[in-house]
Amino acid sequence: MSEDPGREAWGLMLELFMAHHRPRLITVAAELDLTAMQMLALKKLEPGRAVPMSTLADSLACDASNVTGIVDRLEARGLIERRSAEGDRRKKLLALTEQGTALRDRIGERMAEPPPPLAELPVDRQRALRDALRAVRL
Amino acid sequence: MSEDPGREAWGLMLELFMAHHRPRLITVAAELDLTAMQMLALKKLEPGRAVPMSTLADSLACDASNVTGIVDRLEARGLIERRSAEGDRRKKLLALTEQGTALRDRIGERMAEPPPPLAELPVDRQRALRDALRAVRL
DNA sequence: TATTGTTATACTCTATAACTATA
DNA sequence: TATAGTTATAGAGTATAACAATA
Repeated sequence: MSEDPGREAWGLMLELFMAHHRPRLITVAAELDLTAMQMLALKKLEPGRAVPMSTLADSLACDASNVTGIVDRLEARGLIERRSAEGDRRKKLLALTEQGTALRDRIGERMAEPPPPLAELPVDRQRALRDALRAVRL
Repeated sequence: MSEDPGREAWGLMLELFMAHHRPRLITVAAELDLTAMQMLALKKLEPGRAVPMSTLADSLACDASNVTGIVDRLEARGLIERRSAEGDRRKKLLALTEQGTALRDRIGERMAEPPPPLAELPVDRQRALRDALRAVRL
């Protein structure tokens, strides 16, 4: 009731995520024959911006040793490629291939679709929610 | 710009989620020496309400065969227990122990804490967001 | 000496299929 | 026959530690 409104808002968002985000992630991953981590990695890589392995490891919040395997599997499917970095021959840069970029776009489209409870909300309510969220500075 | 407000709202929530929920999940799990799935399983089980393995498998959206191992490990730590179900000797009911209930509460407290971008929002903005989310019927 | 990425190891999660014991 | 849960198996993610190549 007199609960901290920020806490309650976060709690309501978590419920929405648990009920819809996670199940959809599993569904979409299965459809595209990817694992959740592979989808996440594709999402973190941006078209036209090659980044070192270590950067991806940071983005994924996992150890660098894991990235080797994840990248191996994505590269084996032609979705990303390892490139040499000029200036430091230890580094390898990761870049999306054309195919990887296309798949990344499909993932984005599927996951960006608002879940039923949100889609079925009256439009003025949707706008109120959007405006309230726009005030949050990520 | 003239994007569907529901879609934009969902996108903004996803950003917030990716930036804060996942990292915190990893942190809290490490602190409590649990895996993400073990935390999720504890969260799904409610104190005083024993449920069959199959129900937990549904809640976790994973195959029943996985639940055996997850439950094994939680039970070995004394966090949950398997009980026989009356009426059907095939079924086993899962119940939180006292220790499991306490740990589940701690998880809830940690994850329910709103992330900085939300906590730092002016209170009237927090209320607007909360009210907009209350309109969403999960 | 320190850093980047890899390999080796061990554990957990994952689905599929085969199994046990019930129903 | 069908269902609840287990076991076996193989692939993927996970951290730690040890390693090669380079800085």
